[in-house]
Amino acid sequence: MTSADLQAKDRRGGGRARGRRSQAPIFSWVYGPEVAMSPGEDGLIGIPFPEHSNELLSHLNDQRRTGLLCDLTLTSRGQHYLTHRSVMAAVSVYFRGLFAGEEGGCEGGGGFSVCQLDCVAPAALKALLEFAYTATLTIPSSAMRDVLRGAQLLGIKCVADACKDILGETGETAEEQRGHNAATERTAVGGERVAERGSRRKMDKKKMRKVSSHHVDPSVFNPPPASPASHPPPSPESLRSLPPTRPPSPEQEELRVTPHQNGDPRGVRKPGKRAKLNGGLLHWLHERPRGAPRPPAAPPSIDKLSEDEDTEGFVDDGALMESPPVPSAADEGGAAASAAGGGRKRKSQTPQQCPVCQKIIHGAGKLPRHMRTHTGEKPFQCSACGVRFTRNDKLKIHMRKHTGERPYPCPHCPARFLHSYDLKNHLSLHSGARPFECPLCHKAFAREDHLQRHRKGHSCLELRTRRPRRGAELGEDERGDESGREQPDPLEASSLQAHSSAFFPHAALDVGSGSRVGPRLMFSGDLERERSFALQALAQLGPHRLAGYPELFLRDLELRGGREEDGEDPGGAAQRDRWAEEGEEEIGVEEEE
DNA sequence: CTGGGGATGGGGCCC
DNA sequence: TGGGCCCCATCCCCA
Repeated sequence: MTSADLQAKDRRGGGRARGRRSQAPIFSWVYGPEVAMSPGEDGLIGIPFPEHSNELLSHLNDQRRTGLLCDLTLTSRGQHYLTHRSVMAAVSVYFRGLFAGEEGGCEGGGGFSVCQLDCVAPAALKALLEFAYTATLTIPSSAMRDVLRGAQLLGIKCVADACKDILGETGETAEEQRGHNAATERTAVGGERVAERGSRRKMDKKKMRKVSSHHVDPSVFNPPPASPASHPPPSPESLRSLPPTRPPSPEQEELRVTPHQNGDPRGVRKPGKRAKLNGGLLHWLHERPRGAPRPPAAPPSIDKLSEDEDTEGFVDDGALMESPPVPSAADEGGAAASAAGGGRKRKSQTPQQCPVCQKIIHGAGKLPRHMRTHTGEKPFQCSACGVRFTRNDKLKIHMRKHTGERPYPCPHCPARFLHSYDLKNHLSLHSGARPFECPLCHKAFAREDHLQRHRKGHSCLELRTRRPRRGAELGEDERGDESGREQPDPLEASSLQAHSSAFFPHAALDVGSGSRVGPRLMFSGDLERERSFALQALAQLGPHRLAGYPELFLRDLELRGGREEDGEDPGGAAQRDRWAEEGEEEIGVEEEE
């Protein structure tokens, strides 16, 4: 699901938990044993604090204004600006390298320092500082170029990109081209200068993860040499050399996250805004020069995750933004790798990236269709009732209501349906099959979405915090209860299992994909190792992921929902595979080895 | 809270 | 490359 969905759903006035989660700048969470669980058990409770990030930034800004705890002074042409080294290191590649170098790359400290930045205009420096603390860049348009230059010098890429967008620079100058080679970092474009974007639901989860789940590794960049307390202004050349001069590896690309975003997925949305501001997303795409240089193909060793990431356009965000929707080299590399490895089938259609939501749209000709979800354009109008649709095929289906055509008759009853999937749902009623069972209360449903809805209720969700029986956490799975239903307390066991596996979706899947031995407990073998691994995985989860923990929990519940127990797969292997993919991607840790 | 119908958007396949 | 058609997942709405 994408922000397109978010917008579309918002237009419909709907609301979705995932979307709400996505739009919230959620930063904090609480690791659970101390919170709600007794130590040594399955106490992993994620408690999101959506306002934390905003408050944190606000407080930091207050401190900056009052000079509290400021340990860095930036000067420019006689102007002095107090700030915090940590903040500047977080927002600026230059400062990050600077401080990392002088501190030996590890511990903090370093004392108070003054950094002279005469190469950055005072107004621009002030604006950049404001940006660092407010995520909003407020500048007069006349100062745009100064800010652009300052952002480039300091390695605040999202601001630089946003300024370039605003200035309408379709391409980089020759000088910039030299500095930013084809592999110039484009992970997140846009910055925060424009007003806060409207809430977007169901953002591209993969993209969000990629943006937020990685911390910038200073080693990725070539940090400028450490310097004493008074730092010389960074030379443009040295700063331009910050990006690697060789094409970055996918891993490096992933690490090239705009520092300030720090997990806030909003950052990646800006290019779309820009595109919108420029009026006409498609036009925006088309005005891009064709054949823009692309990064070399990703190493064929990239795993499925990497391939997905490439395909999803994260690595190539910028490239796609800067170039027409041509197949990215990474895509092709991924496809080639996939083909070579006998893996996933190569997509028959060229993926294109939506400049608004960054989502990769698979299938030639599908991007215009997708774009209408952003523009709200509904060019297909019902001649009978005037209702408009974004898609012709939807209009055709709609027309069935007027013609009375119901092309999907139930073979068992007189019922006929407009949609094939309605018939599918209906047929499950005839069969009486209720393959979707709640693992907590064991209530069965004929439809998966009904099960999902059921689980979103409180009745089952609240059970997740129940403590498992002593011994259930370690021994049950070794006891090898093959039936899976004969466990002493299936409720608790499944709760524990689901709970723990929320952090190990793929591990949970492995259980199912391997030997179907019924529910197993996550922390069965090496509890500490598993727990440690969970923490590592969580550390790689972005704030939004943490915030999304309840849904992870729920989703994993669904994964397990009684399916593995009886050996059938009513939800379909595809669904499980999809979840498996998401699980792997969400965790971002390869556990197979 | 659940059952059922309908709506919406994305992906695959094909022309 | 664009578009039609279909399927799917997911959501919303209503009874």
